[in-house]
Amino acid sequence: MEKLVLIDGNSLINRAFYAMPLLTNKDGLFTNAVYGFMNMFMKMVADIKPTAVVCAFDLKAPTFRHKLYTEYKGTRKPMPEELRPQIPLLKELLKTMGVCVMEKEGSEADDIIGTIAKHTKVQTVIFTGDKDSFQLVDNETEVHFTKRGITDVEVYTAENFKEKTGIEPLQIIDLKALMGDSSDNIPGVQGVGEKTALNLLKDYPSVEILYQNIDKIKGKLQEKLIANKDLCFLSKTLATIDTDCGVDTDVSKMAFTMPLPYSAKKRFTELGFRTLVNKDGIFESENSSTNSSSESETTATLDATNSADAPDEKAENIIAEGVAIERATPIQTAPLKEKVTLSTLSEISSINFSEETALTISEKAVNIYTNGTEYSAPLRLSLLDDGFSLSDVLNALSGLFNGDKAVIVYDVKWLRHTLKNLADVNLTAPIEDVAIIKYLTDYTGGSETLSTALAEYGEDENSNPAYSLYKVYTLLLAKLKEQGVEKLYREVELPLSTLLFNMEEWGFKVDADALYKTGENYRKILDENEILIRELAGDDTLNVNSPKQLGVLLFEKLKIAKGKKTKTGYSTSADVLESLENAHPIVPLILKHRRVQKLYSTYIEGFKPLIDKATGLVHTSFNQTVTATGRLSSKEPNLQNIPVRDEEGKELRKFFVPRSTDRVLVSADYSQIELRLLAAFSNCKGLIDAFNSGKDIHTETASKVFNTPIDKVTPQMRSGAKAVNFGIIYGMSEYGLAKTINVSPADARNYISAYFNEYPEVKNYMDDNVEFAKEHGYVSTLLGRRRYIKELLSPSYQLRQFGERVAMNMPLQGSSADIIKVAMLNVYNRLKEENVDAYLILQVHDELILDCAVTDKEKAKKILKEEMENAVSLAVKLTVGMGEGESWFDAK
DNA sequence: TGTATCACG
DNA sequence: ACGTACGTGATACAA
Repeated sequence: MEKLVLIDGNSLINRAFYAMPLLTNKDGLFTNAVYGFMNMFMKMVADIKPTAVVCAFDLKAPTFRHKLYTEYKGTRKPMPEELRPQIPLLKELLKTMGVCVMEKEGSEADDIIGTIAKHTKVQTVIFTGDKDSFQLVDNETEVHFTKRGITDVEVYTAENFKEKTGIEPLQIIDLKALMGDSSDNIPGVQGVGEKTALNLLKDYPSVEILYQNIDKIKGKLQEKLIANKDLCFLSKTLATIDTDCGVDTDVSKMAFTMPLPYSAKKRFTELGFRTLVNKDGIFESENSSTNSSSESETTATLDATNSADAPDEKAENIIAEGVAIERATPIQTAPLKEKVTLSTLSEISSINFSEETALTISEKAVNIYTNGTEYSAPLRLSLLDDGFSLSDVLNALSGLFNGDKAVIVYDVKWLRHTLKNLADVNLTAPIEDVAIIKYLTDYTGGSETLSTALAEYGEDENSNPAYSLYKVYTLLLAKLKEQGVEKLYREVELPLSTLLFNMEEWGFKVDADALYKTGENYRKILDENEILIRELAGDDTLNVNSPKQLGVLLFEKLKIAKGKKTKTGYSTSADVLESLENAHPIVPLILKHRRVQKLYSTYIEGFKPLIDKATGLVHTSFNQTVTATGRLSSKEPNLQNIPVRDEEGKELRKFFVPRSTDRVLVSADYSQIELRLLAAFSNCKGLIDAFNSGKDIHTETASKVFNTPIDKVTPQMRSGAKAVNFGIIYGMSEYGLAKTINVSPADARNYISAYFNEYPEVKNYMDDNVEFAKEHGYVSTLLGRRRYIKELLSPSYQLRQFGERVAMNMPLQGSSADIIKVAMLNVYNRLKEENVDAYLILQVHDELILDCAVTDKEKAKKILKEEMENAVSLAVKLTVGMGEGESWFDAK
């Protein structure tokens, strides 16, 4: 039986482009979209076994629609540079494969497909990613619509159409006339979306009938429909496929046969489509007819897993494979000579340490690798067990800890705490910290333990952990040198770990009495508020803390709006509730309850168990190896997110005080550090001048972007400019900006283009970062810290976009982290050298806090400011704001 | 354990 | 065609 396949070439190559990772072949040619298309094509051939195939293309951009769209919605995004050259390549390849390629001046691919479909009597399947084609569905014609990726296809037939869409095939035209289609430049009726359009079509089967009955429509909707009547009918014309565009519809000229000619195989090979070439039965062999064997046999197993029906998975497999292979490489070190289980403390004390000793501590044992030998001192798990106490073992190893031979450990800060708590030993020996080295050279994200880190290199913590640690150390040390980050490690990160240990040890004094009192106050407010809310809700079992119950209450029971969002239910986030603040008296109460509940549970109740009863100190724990950018993080408690933006929350800072009454807190923070770095790194004259002349950067930016004299800049303009400045740092999209500052996408776009116009170097800098990342796979900071961005290789468009934003942001956020780390070390050293009675107790990304004797206050402030401002030397001056006071609240 | 929410830079 | 700004940690709820 004859079977005709009609393909919308433009639509599908677009799909393929965004579904496949943006990779080049060996000649540097972009081929991802063609490759994706061919995957789809091969699956189609296997599934449908067509006897005739046409691939139709738009010959020219639909300029008429383009203009119309521009008028109503703004400029369309241009076709990506990387896709443009792939279209002629695809056409050429299709012709080589014997596929009928059709295009016609003045017609779109849709029109060609529609004309053929309506003028032929054979069974027809249309492949497209454009819903316009739904109007062609009839008894002989079905549409295979690519939903997601390129092979996830939904089949629309005459039988299932109504059930799937709720309308008849031809009503697609009316649907688009009403709701429009941004991807196809059809404006529709502004303010009418899919839901409204479908509802209207239920009662009025076409727009003609709808407008005949327009007086039956009520309110705003009627206004919109009347105002947009011309556009609606114009949209209908635009959405209607021309089924008589005059192309040749003789099916015999579209005949398609498998296998494909050998010349096509050659072309596939040249393009590097390895898995496609290796598939059996697709191509003729060189001397025609018989399929030659040996080559395809060797790849048969590969193809079984990498079949063309899952191109997305395949791409991921390749990436995953690459990692696995790299990791599986054996680590080259001297072999382990022997393993010794230690049985007395004097045996431990008498170990002879070589130049490098690796040490691991687990619950079960302390292990030492030195001189080619692994020693193991088993630990007592309970009082009845044999084995040593950790304290005894550590004391017995004092010769190692205060010797002059290198000790290789995992997480030296933890070891310092352990030694301080359990032993009477100072760690003065030279240290190598594998946790930090791994963080710098082979970051895999999140917190890791010794055990998970070793496992990544195929090492087993349970056999010879110290020897394993040593092996991993040698591997990573080589990487450290190779990546040029050894200096960062030795001069910044490693000494910083000692400083962080001291900061944690010193702690931050909390006024526990005041905190408890405020807690009681909050509790009272919460209890009263809860009663009020439950009364208004008419439900005395309502849990105000449950977003789920809240969503049901607001949007189903009280029906105060038709809000919807999130995958699990309604969104009740603050920005949603704020927009409904006046819709019902319960809403402001809920918002208030949320705010107080947050303060109460996180900053009052959460802190209570973390305040040392004897000293009144909280000892946070800084993590030096978790963030992707080089920042620190703080936990248990997190002292880096104490409220400050909200007036009520800010009050909590009054509980954070100096450790005695003769002391003060001194605080210093960098002003606009990331923006200054942006100015310096991009060498942007406008920004550099603005900063170096001490101007208010947001006002200055507003003045330039809105082309307004400085003294005429309104607060609105300044805050718009501020948002753009922030957005730039985050690698924003116009949509993202529009959403955060609540302006139309068109306005956002104008802000951004005005910004880049005014500061063109910034645009170049951002583009360079992305380009560098795509070429090298990573970006880096001022001090050479790297972030590898594997997302840039992802098959998911969304993830690749994320990768680009990361490429733009990380050098700024990361360099800022570099700089404050250098400053911390310099401050610490100066305070010590000059005998100033002041401790560094906290770092909050761009802010440092000292607990300082009142008598030494001025000295400390001077050092803090100097060392922060001069930590590095750049084209832009770094400036620091200072504060002091009897609490953190006052020190701002 | 994952999700939603919200605190910070 | 797709979803939408970077980086963290803590809490409560609901499976």
